[in-house]
Amino acid sequence: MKVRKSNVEGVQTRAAILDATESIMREEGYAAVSSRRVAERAGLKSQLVYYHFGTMDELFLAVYQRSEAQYFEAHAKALAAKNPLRALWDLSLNPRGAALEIELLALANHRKSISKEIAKSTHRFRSLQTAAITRVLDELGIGDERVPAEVLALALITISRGLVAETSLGISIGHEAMLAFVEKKLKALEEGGAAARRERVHSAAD
Amino acid sequence: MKVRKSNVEGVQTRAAILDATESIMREEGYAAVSSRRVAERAGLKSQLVYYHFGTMDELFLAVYQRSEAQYFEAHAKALAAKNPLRALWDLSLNPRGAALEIELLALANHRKSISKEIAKSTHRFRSLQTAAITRVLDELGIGDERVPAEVLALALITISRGLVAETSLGISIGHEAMLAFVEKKLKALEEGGAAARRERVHSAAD
DNA sequence: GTCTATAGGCCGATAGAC
DNA sequence: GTCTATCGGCCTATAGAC
Repeated sequence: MKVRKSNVEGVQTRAAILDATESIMREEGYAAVSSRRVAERAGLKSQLVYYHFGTMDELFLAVYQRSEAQYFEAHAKALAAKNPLRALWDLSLNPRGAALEIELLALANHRKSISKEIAKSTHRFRSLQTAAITRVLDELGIGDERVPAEVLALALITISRGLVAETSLGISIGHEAMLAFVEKKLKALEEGGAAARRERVHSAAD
Repeated sequence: MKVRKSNVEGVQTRAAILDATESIMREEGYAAVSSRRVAERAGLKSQLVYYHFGTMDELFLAVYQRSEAQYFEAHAKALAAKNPLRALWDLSLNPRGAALEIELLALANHRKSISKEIAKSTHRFRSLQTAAITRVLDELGIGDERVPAEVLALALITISRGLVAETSLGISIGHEAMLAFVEKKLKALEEGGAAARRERVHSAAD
C-alpha cells in the first residue's frame, strides 16, 4: 500500500514535470527550460527534476518520447481513415504540436540522443505512410509509376511542415494556392477512387 | 586619419564578432551563444559585443541580416540561370547554410525582431521565385494552369528544405526516390523547352 | 574603440535529513 | 519521494578609465 501510493505520486510528479517542460518549450523555446523554471511552473522543487530525470538532457529526451507516443496514435488513426492521404495531409497541417516539434528539431541538431530517436521514429512513420499510400494507389488501380508512394509521402510531409512553420512566422505567400492545389489533387484521387470502385462492381456483375 | 583607422578597426571587430557567433550557432546552437564565448572565439573582450551590438538579441538579428544579404546574391544568380528551376532546386539542396538557417528559424519562434525580418525577406524571395518560374513556364508555352508558378516555388522550397533538415538528422528514407523524381520532372521541362524553341523557330521560318 | 572592474542574477548538480 | 542547504560556475549588462 505504501509502495503503491509512492509510485502513484511519482508518476504524477513525472507527468507534471513533463507538462511544465513542454509548455515552456512551446512558449519560450528549449533554451528557456531550466530545472528551476520547470519546478516553479509545476509547483514543486527543482531538485525533483534531477531525482526523476537525472539530467536536463534526459528530461528533453523524455519529452520527445512522450510526444512521439501521442503522435503515433493520431498518425495510425489517420492512415486507417477512408482517405489516408487527406487524413495525413490534415494531420500534418494541424499546428497543435508544431511549436514543440520545431523546438525538439532544433534541439536534435546538437544532442545526438534526440536526433537518434527522431531518426528512428521518422523511419518508422515514413514506412507506415508509404505502405498506406501504396495500398490506396493499388485500390485506385493507379500503381505508382507516375508518382511513387514514397515520393508522395515525403512531399506531403515536407510541404505541410513547411506551411505550418511559415505560418507560425507570419508568412502566408503562396499558401492559399498550395492548399487549393492539393485539395484539387485529393479530390481528383477520390473521384478516381469512386470510378475505380464502380468499375470493379461492374466487372463483378459481368 | 584617426577616425578612418578607428572605423576600419570597428568594422573588422564587428565582422569578427559576427563570424564567431555564426560558428558557435552552427556547431552548438543559438543557446550556446554568450558574449563571453563569442569574445573568446573572436579573441577579444566580451564587453565589445555590447559596445558594437547593444544586446545579444541585436547580435542575433545582425547575424541574420548579414547571412540573408549573402544568400540574396546566390539566389539572384540562380534565378538568372539558364534553368532557374534546376538552379533554385540545387541551391536549396545545398546544406552550406542549412545549420545556421535552422538555428535562426528556431530563434525566430521566440524573438519577434527576427521573425519579422524573416517574414519580410521570405516574401521578397518568394515573389522573385514566382516571377522567374512564371517566365520559364511562359517560355515553354506551358502556362501555369496545371501547376501554378506560386505552387511550384513553394513546393520546391519546402521539399528541398525538408530533405536538407532530415539529412542533417541522419534521415534518408525516400530521399533517393524524391531526387530521382524531381530530376525526371526537371529533365522533362528542359526537353519541353527545347521542343518549344524548335517550334518557335519553325513558325518564324514559315 | 577598447580596457578593467563589478553588480546582480540564474544555472546544473549534489549531499544529506526526513 | 521530497525536502533544505549549498557549491562552483557562467550569464547579461553597465560604469568609468584610457
